Amino acid sequence: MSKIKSKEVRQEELIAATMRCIARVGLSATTLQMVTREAGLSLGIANLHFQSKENLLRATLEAVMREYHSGQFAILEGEVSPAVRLGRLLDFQFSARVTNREKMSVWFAYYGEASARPMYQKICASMDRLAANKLEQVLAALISTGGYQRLDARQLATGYLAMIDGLWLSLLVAPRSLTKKNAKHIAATYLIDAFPRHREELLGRG
Amino acid sequence: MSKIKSKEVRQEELIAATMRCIARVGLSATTLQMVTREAGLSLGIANLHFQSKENLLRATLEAVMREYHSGQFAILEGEVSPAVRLGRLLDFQFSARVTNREKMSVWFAYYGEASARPMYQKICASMDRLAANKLEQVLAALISTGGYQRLDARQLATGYLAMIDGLWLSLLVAPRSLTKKNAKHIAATYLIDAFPRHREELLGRG
Amino acid sequence: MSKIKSKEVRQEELIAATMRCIARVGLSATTLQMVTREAGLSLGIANLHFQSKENLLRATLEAVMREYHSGQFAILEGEVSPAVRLGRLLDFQFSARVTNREKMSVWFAYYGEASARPMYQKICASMDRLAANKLEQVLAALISTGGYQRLDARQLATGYLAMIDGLWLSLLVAPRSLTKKNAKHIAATYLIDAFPRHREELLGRG
Amino acid sequence: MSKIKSKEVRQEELIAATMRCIARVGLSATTLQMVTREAGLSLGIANLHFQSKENLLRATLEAVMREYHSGQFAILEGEVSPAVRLGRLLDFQFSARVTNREKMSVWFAYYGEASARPMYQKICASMDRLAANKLEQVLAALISTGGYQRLDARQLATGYLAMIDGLWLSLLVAPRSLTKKNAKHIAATYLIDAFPRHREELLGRG
DNA sequence: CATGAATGAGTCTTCATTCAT
DNA sequence: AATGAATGAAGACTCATTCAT
Repeated sequence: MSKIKSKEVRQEELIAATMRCIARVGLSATTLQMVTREAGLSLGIANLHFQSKENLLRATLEAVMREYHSGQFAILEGEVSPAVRLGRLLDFQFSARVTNREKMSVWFAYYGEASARPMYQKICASMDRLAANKLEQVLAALISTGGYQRLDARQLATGYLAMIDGLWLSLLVAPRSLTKKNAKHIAATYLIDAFPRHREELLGRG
Repeated sequence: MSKIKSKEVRQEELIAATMRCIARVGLSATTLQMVTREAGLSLGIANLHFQSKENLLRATLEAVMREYHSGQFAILEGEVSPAVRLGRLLDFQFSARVTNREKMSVWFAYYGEASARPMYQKICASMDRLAANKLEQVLAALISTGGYQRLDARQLATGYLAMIDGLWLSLLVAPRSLTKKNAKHIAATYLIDAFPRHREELLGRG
Repeated sequence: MSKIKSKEVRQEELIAATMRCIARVGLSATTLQMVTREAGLSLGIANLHFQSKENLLRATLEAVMREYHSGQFAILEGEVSPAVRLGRLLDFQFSARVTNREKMSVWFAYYGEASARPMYQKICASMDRLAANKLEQVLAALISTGGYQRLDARQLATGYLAMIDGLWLSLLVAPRSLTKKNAKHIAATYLIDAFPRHREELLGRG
Repeated sequence: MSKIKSKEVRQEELIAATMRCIARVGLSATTLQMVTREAGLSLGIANLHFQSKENLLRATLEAVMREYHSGQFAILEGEVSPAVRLGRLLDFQFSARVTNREKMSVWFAYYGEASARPMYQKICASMDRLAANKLEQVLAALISTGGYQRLDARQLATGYLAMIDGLWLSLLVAPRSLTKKNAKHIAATYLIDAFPRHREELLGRG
């Protein structure tokens, strides 16, 4: 039927199919039959490669988190100035690649189950912490180099990330009440209010 | 076994039990057996009063949303000044009554499934919109009476509510990284930065 | 709610409701809830008067059988000549009172279950035998008084009753392929072929 | 446990088991547990092959009807004379293969539910009509070639098939009151009375 | 490695029966 | 005598997992 492929390729195919299923029908309604059919593979292959459904779901969560956070990291560790990096983060966070129904569905599907599943909570929490730390460093750099000493980098990072999460949730649950552009503007305003002298760089016009 | 009670009482008991189960094991792992046992009732009673599990879950979502939003409404429609109302909203949103593991678990469990279940999405979106509108009115009042004309009430409301959601999510998923006090401070800062001349009222010291 | 009535009246109401339910949804889909609602009574009353559902169904079967066979008996024991009695039996068997969807549905619903339920089989068999015996007597009278000595009353009775059952089944299952009038004509022909000299009486024109 | 077999074989095994269960306990008391246990298979296999119990029951009805009617067709389309074909039909209809408790139980179990289940009614009615048409053709041939012009092929076919159904019902419900031999004799008499000059052929002695 | 038929524990749902009112 | 809320056994159906091919 389908050619024999390397372990890694098969696993990625299954993870991608899992994401599409979760986005389409939700985490709780996603079955292995559905996932393997979506991947164009046989029913037994999921257990062959992941031993259990739970393992596949965990791997999918890790992949989703890693994909997002690796993009975020690449930007925050860029060679340009902190303010420009923040502006690019904003672009990234509201780009079509990140802010689409599928990605956000998967994202919140896992968060919704996280409180009852220690494993999910652990993965989400640990990855989020890394991201928050990195953002905090960039904010701290901007604070010290830009003369915003009265600001608290940690709180700013926490508040900013919380707002991003909240805006995504709104975009997902009530897409008619909020446009992506508007959401981005609101997040941008939060940063600009904090760093008014870097307005142009934050807006990507620097 | 258990005495006969009125329909309303039984339904409330079942909804309360459902909330506890969702908080404990998650929405997808919540079974009718579990719910009815938690309520100290027989297995068949859930279908007797709600016809189907889906109905019970919907009723539970509505109850959760209604409980929160009615508290929010009572505050936002209070007799005191807009700024004081906002301060009290803040208190409410980070009170033990609202910001506890159980309530937040239920909250995000439903949001996590909402994208795949039109019914949930509809309930969440409609209730959230009402809350956002009310908040917007209060913000507009403060803007006009307080001389903050350059601010946009709608965007402020959206940004504020998004941040609250995001902070709750952080409190739920990574309680060790963020204290309630800290979360409240971050949200308060968002409002104070917008309405600096009403700092004391927003902090409840007016 | 509903007035207290004598035991007999209640039982008859319940039996009548049971018949309507069986005709509408079939024997296997008939529930006590449905029956009692159809009777405009409370759920518990069926068990109060009949102790169990099985009892109610048995009583209903007996009532159905009795109603039909009592009509048949009255005709077969009439004061008129045997041939006229047979003609009247024919009229009765294809009258609207007997040959209607409801009655026939109930009739065959029980026969369908009879082979697996000794109780039903017993009731049907015993009542049918009584009817067959009575019919046989009338046929025997006609045979001896009419000069048809080569005929066998028992076989004629069995054949005739079998044909009636078969025609009813056709009328029930394929009403479009067979009209009542046609069915009656076929049954009449069977008798007339046996007793050609009593044609007019059998046709009710004697 | 049990070896893997082709879809067709499994489906036939399940249908055969269903027939045995219906014959033993009736249609309404037949459960999937019972059927699969009877087939020596696991509980889940019924839904695996038939998707639902309803589908399995429908397939069983179709199989029962097809088996009987294909036998009937083979005889009625035979190469021998019409009268001989009729005689063989009679043999077939009262052969052990057809007139046994199991087959007849299943037969009438479905007819008993047919009035309330459009699906059953449709299957029974359509197959029965085909059989009736075929029989009518053979009778018409005998009428025209045998010089019985005063007879009506259609009415004869309807009457004959009705009598067969009725005799089967008697054999099923009251086996002590009627022997197979007797029943067959009654049906044969019906045909012989119609076609007296073909007596020997109808009796299979031609 | 890969397949998909087979399994059976677990779930929702129905409904006869009970019993407090 | 009558009611209908409550019970829980039993049924249909789902689906993760196993394993013969």
